[in-house]
This record gives sequence, C-alpha cells and structure tokens, in this order.
Amino acid sequence: MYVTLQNGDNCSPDQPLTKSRSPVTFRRNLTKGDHLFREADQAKSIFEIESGVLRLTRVMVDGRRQVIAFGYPGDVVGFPSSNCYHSDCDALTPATLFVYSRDALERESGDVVLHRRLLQAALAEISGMQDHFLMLGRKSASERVASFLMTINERVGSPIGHYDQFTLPMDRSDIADFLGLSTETVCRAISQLRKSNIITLENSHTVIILKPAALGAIADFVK
Amino acid sequence: MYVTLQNGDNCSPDQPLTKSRSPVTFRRNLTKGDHLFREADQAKSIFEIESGVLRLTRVMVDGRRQVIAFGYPGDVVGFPSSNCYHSDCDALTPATLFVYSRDALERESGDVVLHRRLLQAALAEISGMQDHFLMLGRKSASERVASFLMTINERVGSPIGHYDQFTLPMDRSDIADFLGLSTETVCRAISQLRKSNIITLENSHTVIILKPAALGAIADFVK
DNA sequence: CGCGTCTTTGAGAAACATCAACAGCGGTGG
DNA sequence: CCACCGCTGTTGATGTTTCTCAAAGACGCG
Repeated sequence: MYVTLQNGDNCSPDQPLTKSRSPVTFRRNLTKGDHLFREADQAKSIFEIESGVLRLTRVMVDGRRQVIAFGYPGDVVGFPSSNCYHSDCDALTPATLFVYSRDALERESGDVVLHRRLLQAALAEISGMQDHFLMLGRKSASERVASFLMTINERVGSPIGHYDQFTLPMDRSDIADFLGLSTETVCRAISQLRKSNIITLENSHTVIILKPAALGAIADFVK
Repeated sequence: MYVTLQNGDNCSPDQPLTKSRSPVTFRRNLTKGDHLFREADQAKSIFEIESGVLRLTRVMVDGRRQVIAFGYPGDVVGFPSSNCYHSDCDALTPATLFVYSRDALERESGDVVLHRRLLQAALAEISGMQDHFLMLGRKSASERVASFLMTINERVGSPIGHYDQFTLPMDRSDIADFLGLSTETVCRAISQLRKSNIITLENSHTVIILKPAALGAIADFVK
C-alpha cells in the first residue's frame, strides 16, 4: 500500500512535494473513472494525491487482474521504470493531484530536497509492498480481509460515536483483486466478520468497526 | 525480484554505486548462512551485491514465512524505512557486498549522482515487486514455478550445449516461501515440467531448460 | 416502477495444503 | 571402504480452503 510522504522528515502532511511556487508543479483534476495513465505509457510525470482515491492495476493477457494498490491522499503514484509506467491508474472517486515533471524530479541538477523526498516515498512504498507480499503469499482469506479493513481504517477511519467508521470507494471485486481472492470469498469473509459482531455495515460500502482488537487478532498483524 | 542498477543510466554492470575511491564505500564478505541484517535492526547501511546470492525473508509470529526476494549480483538490498530494515537477510552462498553508509546516500549534501542511482534502484525494485504481486495474487502453482525458473534463467542461466542451465542455491522450501506455495506443491510442479520434457534436472539444484518457449507459455508472462 | 449492476448466499468442483512414507544423497564414523 | 544416519526432495492419499457456477437479494438510476 502506498505510504504518505510525511515519513521522511520535516514534511507536513498537507504540504506537497514542492512548494507551490515551484515551476515544475501543476495540478490535475480527475473525475470518477478517469484514467491517469496506463501500463506502458511513457512516464513523463509523477503524481501526488491531494484528494480522492486512485486504483493501480495490472492485467494479464487472459484478463486476470491484480490491484497493485489503492492510492489515498498523500500517496505518490506513477513511479516509473525504464521510462514507462508499469500499471494502469484510474480514479475511484473524483480526485485532485499534484503533478511533477519526472525529468525535474530525477535529474541530477534538480531540486535536491525534492529528490530526497521522492526517494523517501519510494522507500516507504517498498516497505509497504513487502507487507503486502506476506499477505498475498501466506495469509488466509479472512486474515487478508481483516488486514485490509484494519489498514483502511488506520488510514481514513474516523470515530463516529464509540466506533471507527470508514467508506470503501472500491467495490468488492477491487478488494478481491487487491487481496488475490474471488469476490465471493471477500463477501463471505465480510459476512463472517459481521456475524461475529466484529464489524457492521451501514451499507455495503460503509464499514463500522465494533471490535478493533478482535479484527486485529484475525488480521494477525505482523507489526 | 531485485533488479540490477544498470537500468538507470551510464552505469556499467560491473561497476559499483560509487567508485572505489569514495570514502563511504567498503566491502563485506559473507559466508553461507551468515546474516547481513535482521528485521527491525537499525538500518545504517545499504548494500549492493557483488557476488553470491542472498535471501530476504519476513516471518509471522506463528512461523509462517515469506521470502521477499532473492538477491543476485547487481541487486541492492537493505532499503530502509523509518530507520529500520523490514526483513531478514542472510546468505545462501558465500557472498561479497559493497557497503554504503545510508547517511551518505540519503543526505541532501551527499553525492548527487549516487543518490540518483539509489533512486533508480528503488524504482526498479518497485517495478519488480509489482510483477511479483501478480504472481502471488493471480497465478496458479505451475505458472508460478515456471515464471520463477524463467526469471532465474534470464538472470543467471548460461548456455551449455544447446540448452540453458543454471543452479538454484536455495532449497525447495525457499522457493515455496517465495512463491506462496508448499514445498510439496513446488516439487510436483517441477516434476510435471520434467515429465513434459520442458526441463530436466541434473541434480535437484541444477536445472536445464529444454523447451524455453513452452516454459514461457506456462509462465504466462505478462511482459 | 423496472432495469441493470453490485452484493450476498449456496452447492459443487478444483486447487492446493497437509500428513505420511519413502528415496536419494552426502557426510560420518566404524 | 562401507554401513549408517540425517537431511532434503519426491510421491501418494486425504483434507481443507478457495474458486466456480448459479441464483436470489439489495441498491441506485432512469
């Protein structure tokens, strides 16, 4: 999962990679369903999410799909390799982005501070992906779903009354493709959590966590 | 899978991140079984593999294990996050490494070229990990094993007579934990490839690829 | 209100894990 | 030099998890 930039250093959460005065930065708005880039597109820019949620996916020739990550505000998306993007990226909600010229970010003569922060973002990204490896490789279906809900809650959950609550902008098949499961298995795992009164759903996209400790126990958090 | 540094730019394969004259570089030798670092160790250095093969692993509290990557010559290991390593790293063979002070690499005042190349390595790493996501999330056991063998072959295979051949320094359980499978399933997938005359084993750690096209077809390569 | 899409649940099938036994191989000590 | 031992790898039988296929329910939208 993509990680915020504030890990690095003296970077406040609501501050973009560069100050707004920087000539290399501009903004972009996406509406729901818009594509930001596609796999194998030439990577000219790197993006930081200001608001909204993005979806990064890779697809196999036969249609099997893997959701690489969901991008939330503060995340950086569009890390290039060999001049190209290596996943598709589209918007699950309306979104606003800071756009950085890749050239300016990576060039040796570029802004050193900015460059360093891009590296920090990349390193955090690697760390998060390693967690996800453990999930995909070794966790059961219910552990994956519980981990997923915990992660989202930590990220965007807000206390409503006694309980944490959050909205899932992605549908069940997105979650399934993120966790390496079928949509049915995701549904069943969620139903199980509901029957155990660990969570409850206000509607299918709004989750309320009733027993965070129990959820964490199922998630079998490594950290 | 970790990727070589030569992706970046004018970096020849057999040249370390810094020139040998650099004060921040020294070398380290590992013998088989040595630990380079452990999860949660404070990350003071970043390493580039000169020779040998390393294994990066993460372990859950109940013992389930995920091999994050196998590190081959040219790979960079020890990407830190929040000042710590986030996996264990040990040597599958005797190995030699270039050691870089993390401080010197990440510091704003540090060598700019070096810094840029570290970023390139991190970006390549992210790209490789995304491929691995697809593998862990969406590929069948035989596809995973075929993909794995193809990748290793591309990396270190050498033509012997008409066929490519390579040695696997890791044992079956390492491969299993890398692919998110049981050792038995890995064995069976390999046996299947043997019965189909796609590969043959000189011994359990030495693979000869008889039909690379067939192997690639099973691997269902996305690229 | 009707329609399409997403979600949920159920039943059966497939893939993979687990448990168990055996084979191969290298090392060690008699 | 050979027999034994332990470890890794392989194969078989069985069990469990998850996928697939199918159908019904829920929800939003026109």
